[in-house]
Amino acid sequence: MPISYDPEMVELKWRQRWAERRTNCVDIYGAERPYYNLMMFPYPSAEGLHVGNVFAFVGSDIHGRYRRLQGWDVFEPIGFDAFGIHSENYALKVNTHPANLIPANIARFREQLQRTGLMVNWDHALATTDPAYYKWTQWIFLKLYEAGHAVKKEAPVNWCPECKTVLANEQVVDGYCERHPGTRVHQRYLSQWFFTITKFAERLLENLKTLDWSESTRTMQANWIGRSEGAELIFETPSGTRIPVYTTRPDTVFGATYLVLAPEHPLVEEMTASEQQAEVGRYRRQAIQKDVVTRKVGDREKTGVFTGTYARNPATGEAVPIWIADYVLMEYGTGAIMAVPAHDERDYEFAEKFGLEIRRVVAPTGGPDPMGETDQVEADGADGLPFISWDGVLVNSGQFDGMSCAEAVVAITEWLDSQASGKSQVQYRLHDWCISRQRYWGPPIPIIYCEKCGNVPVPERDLPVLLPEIDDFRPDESGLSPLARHEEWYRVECPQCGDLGSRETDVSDTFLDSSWYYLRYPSTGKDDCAFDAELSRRWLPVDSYIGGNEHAVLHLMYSRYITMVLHDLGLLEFDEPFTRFRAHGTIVKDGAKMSKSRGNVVVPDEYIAKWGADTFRMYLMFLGPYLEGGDFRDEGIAGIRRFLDRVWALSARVGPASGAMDRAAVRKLHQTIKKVSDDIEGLHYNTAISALMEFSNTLRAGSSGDAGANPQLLRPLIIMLAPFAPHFAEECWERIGRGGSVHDASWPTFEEELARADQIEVVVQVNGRVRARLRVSPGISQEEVLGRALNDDGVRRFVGGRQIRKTIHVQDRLVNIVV
RNA sequence: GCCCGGGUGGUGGAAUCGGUAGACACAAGGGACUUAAAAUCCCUUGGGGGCAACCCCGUGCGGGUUCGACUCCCGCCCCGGGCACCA
Repeated sequence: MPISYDPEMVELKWRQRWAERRTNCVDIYGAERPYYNLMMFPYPSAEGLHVGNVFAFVGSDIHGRYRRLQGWDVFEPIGFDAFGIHSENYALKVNTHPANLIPANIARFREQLQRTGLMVNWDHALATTDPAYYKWTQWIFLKLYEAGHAVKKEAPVNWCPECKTVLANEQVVDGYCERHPGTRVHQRYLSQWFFTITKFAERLLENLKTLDWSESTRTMQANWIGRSEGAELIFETPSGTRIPVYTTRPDTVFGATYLVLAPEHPLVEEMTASEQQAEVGRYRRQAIQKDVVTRKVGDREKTGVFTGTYARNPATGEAVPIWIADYVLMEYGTGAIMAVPAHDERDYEFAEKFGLEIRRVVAPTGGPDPMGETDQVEADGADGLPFISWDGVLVNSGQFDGMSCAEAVVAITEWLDSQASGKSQVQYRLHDWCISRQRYWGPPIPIIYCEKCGNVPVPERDLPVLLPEIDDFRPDESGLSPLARHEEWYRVECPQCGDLGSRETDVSDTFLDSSWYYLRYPSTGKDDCAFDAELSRRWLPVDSYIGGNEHAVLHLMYSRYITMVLHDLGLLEFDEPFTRFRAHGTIVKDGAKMSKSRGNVVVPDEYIAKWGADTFRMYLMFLGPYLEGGDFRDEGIAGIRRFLDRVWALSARVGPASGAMDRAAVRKLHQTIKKVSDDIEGLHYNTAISALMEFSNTLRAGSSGDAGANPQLLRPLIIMLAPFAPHFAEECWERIGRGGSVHDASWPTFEEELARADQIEVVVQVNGRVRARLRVSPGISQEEVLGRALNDDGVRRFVGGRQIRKTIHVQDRLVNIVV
């Protein structure tokens, strides 16, 4: 009686052997065919590893293991993104210092990850909280600072009263804090460090085209960068002040009947007539203090006030009133717009409300008389305004009347350019990256302020600037980091003049930690550089990166930016870090996202304990397409376990190697090799697994009785199973008497000859409906198929004596007879 | 509002350069084995009709193109994600 499959025993055994034999450790210096397989390192939460993590990692691990079986030297590292607001908030909640919490969390994660059977090289694990790591995070800040890419500026920031810190725009969800969905975010003005990512907008956008990335991710990045083409036009006041506005519709300038400045616009004061000062001042204060919710997300009822002054429309020469309104944002374009109410929804709404002139300058094309005749539009009840479409011709626009909008954009821009009152202009929505955090749990920003010398970077030899272990790490209302309460820490000598200076007390954004971790992995342990030049040359850029699309814009954009800057500084040979990126899907339970409040969270440990890691891995990969995600159901997992039990049984009674091989089984084998290889390549793991199931079903059907499975068929099955169920495959490999590790075997080769069927089914349709199926040899000619089809009783019944009008023949697939 | 995905049996999901819809699995029902149960193995399983060979209907809804549409086009509905007064 063969022993039954006991996952716990098998997995424990191989975990130990792999560790002893260093099976998962690649030769970091000598690898000949290096392949860098990266997964997104987790934040080590107190709750432990989430199924979402397991799903992500296993999918990446399968890819790495598959590449290894193809003969690559695969480097598969992992680390811990342990700094940041998540850790800190949790520490505050349980009232324990994060430095005491993190090591335990990491230990737990490590244990869980090891049980999952990832091919991780633990020698290269890292944690962003390790001074040996953040020393180099600070070093990167210094590099950017030296290059002029780190600048300090006063800026309105999102302030969360609950977190008591500024938030990145990305951390604000619909005007509420992402951490505290019930807390409105307010505006505050603080002096902060920014990285000048906007300077790289064009390059970040342009490079996207060359990257082998998930389409959805590239689209999101492109939208985030938000490039638009238009013109900057100048409206001049009688006193000679030039007010630049940005517009994407310079063709409509003749319809610009008023001007709007953002409330924060620096020219507001100058533009305000004395009799309007009180009202403007009131509106301004109100708008500036208004929290982000009401301003950006509220009911959006248009508000604004007239400044009492006018500027000259550069096209018409007319004086147009200058208003201020909060629907114009200071942070985009020039912070001022020309309002064309006839051709912009927002301007239209505003003009209607305040009784401003609405002048049509574009008529829809296709009307009976496109030259100013608007009956066509008025026919449907309204006057057709605002008319937003580009599909029109100019009217009321002087010498430009009759031009199409597209033509007019060019012509009018050139015309205004020749009068020095306009030029074409490209705009981006991307903002500079604010990296300052008024928090405790992060790497201190390595700057010292000196009365005499100004901002002085900490000399490299003094890195890292250690984060002191203070007890009162709780942020307060001051808006300053808790470090600002520790004079003994921030009081230091100025490295330049030796006078008493003070350290920057803000720490840096977690996204900075994670923007370069993949550069560090090959070089962990090196204390004389962030990343070793030779190792970087061998391993980077990353060959495959798989992760969630929730990081599509932030982490992935910042990583690209940092890489680009380091490249330009001559520190890296490449300027894009991730050659190939794939976004995996999300896994849901009972059709809903897993969350504690719903009580539908799947804890991986329980399932691994009950079913084993291999079954759990395979089930996660089987429940839906990897790139789309799927629904986790407890009932489904049994099917995978049954499958493994059957393969186990097959490998228990191996037949003689010399035994004759069933031709059909060999054919199925080669079809399976093809299918599984292609599917793994495209990350279609669910269908790869079903192909393996089909093949094992074939094998079982063919090995009934005592004959046993032919090892020449079984061996490739076990190899193909190895990426999915690494411990299980290893044990089967040993059971069928193979030496070494299955993970050092070679992926089976597909032979087309052997995969080809000698009998295939051709469908016979009459008028597009299936009426018969014929078994024929491949390559059969049209005449022969047709002849046989017309002899078929079923077909004859439907053709009857009728005239055949046409036949359609698809080689080896079908023939359609049209009567 | 705009930009991406996606809607297929009782369930998870297969199949899209237009060519056999429902692979694989779950659940369910029946049978074998067993003193019995579990496990295992075998069979059935989209809906409807027929004794049967077979026939009709069927991929969110409504049109269209085609010999032929889950697949392409037009117009909608619903679900998930992203962006959102960006001029």
